[in-house]
Amino acid sequence: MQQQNTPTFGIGTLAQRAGCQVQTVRYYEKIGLLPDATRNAGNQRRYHDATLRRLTFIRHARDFGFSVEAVRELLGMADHPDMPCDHADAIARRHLEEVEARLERLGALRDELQRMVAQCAGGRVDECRIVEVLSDHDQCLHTAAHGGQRAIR
Amino acid sequence: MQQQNTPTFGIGTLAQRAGCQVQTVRYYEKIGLLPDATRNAGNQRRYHDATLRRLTFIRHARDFGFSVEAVRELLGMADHPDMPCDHADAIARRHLEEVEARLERLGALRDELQRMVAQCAGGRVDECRIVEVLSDHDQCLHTAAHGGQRAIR
DNA sequence: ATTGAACCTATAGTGGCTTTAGGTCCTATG
DNA sequence: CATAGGACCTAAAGCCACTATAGGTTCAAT
Repeated sequence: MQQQNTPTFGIGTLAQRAGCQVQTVRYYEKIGLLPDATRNAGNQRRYHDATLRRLTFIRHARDFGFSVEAVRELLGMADHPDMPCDHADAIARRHLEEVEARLERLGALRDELQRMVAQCAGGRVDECRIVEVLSDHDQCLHTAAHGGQRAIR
Repeated sequence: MQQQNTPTFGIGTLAQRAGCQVQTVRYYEKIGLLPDATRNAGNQRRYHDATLRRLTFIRHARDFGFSVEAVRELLGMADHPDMPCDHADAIARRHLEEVEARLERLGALRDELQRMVAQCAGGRVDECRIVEVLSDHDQCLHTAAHGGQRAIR
């Protein structure tokens, strides 16, 4: 290991270089995405570039919308370059499918909202199309599976 | 009030008719979206149709993706039919804008994921396009505003 | 009288952080 | 060398909108 020789830096610098917050770094350490940092004499965390690369990987994966658990698996794979990448592929494909499903529901929601907003004439509440649609039993969204899982994401 | 004369029913029936869970009803009561229910001799909640209508309104608004706070405002307006509906309109328009913004980011994310997945040849991890994209500093998403708010929704 | 479903309250857990409170350490200046 | 103030430390609570769990009470049918 030549890590002993590389320059080290504090958590603030690390966070800034990775484009995230200091508390987030500590959080990732706590949940085990980042290894327990070495400390200086005053108990402050010291990092080298290897950790910056790992944190950058994490942030990229999170930017792509992968869950922390998926990131954990992807990191595990990145740590073993000689293994086959089927599983990374499967994780990415599944995530893509989820994103596509969300896109579809969100698109339908946009259409409904557009219709709703377009029909509001701007008068009194009791003539308001928005309040009316929300009140009406039979004006259900086809996107909303009643009794299934809720919340469009 | 003819509420004294209308038949009443329990929380299970209410939840079932509104298509939500019993705990959710109690939660809405606790946060003040639903009024404190009247109780029978054995301390169990008794409801009439007015509450069912209110709960249905809430569930519809939530299905449309309005936040609980937005629902609270919309309910307040629905309670005053003689007031102008500008504010309901504004809330709906703003929500529509947010949905459109999310759609855009999610669409860009789908494109990136599709590219990523398409380029994975299925070999070893160190040749894997997925791991590579996540590792690479310069392969940033244009959708991800580093330093801004995170998480694509 | 008994059974079992439906109800009750209070509390904790979800995800992925962010915020707060109350302290300690480091570094630059006087 | 003292001091100021910024960066760092931990632990715990807060966010959203519920959902789940534990441990008890009430209701309706037999």
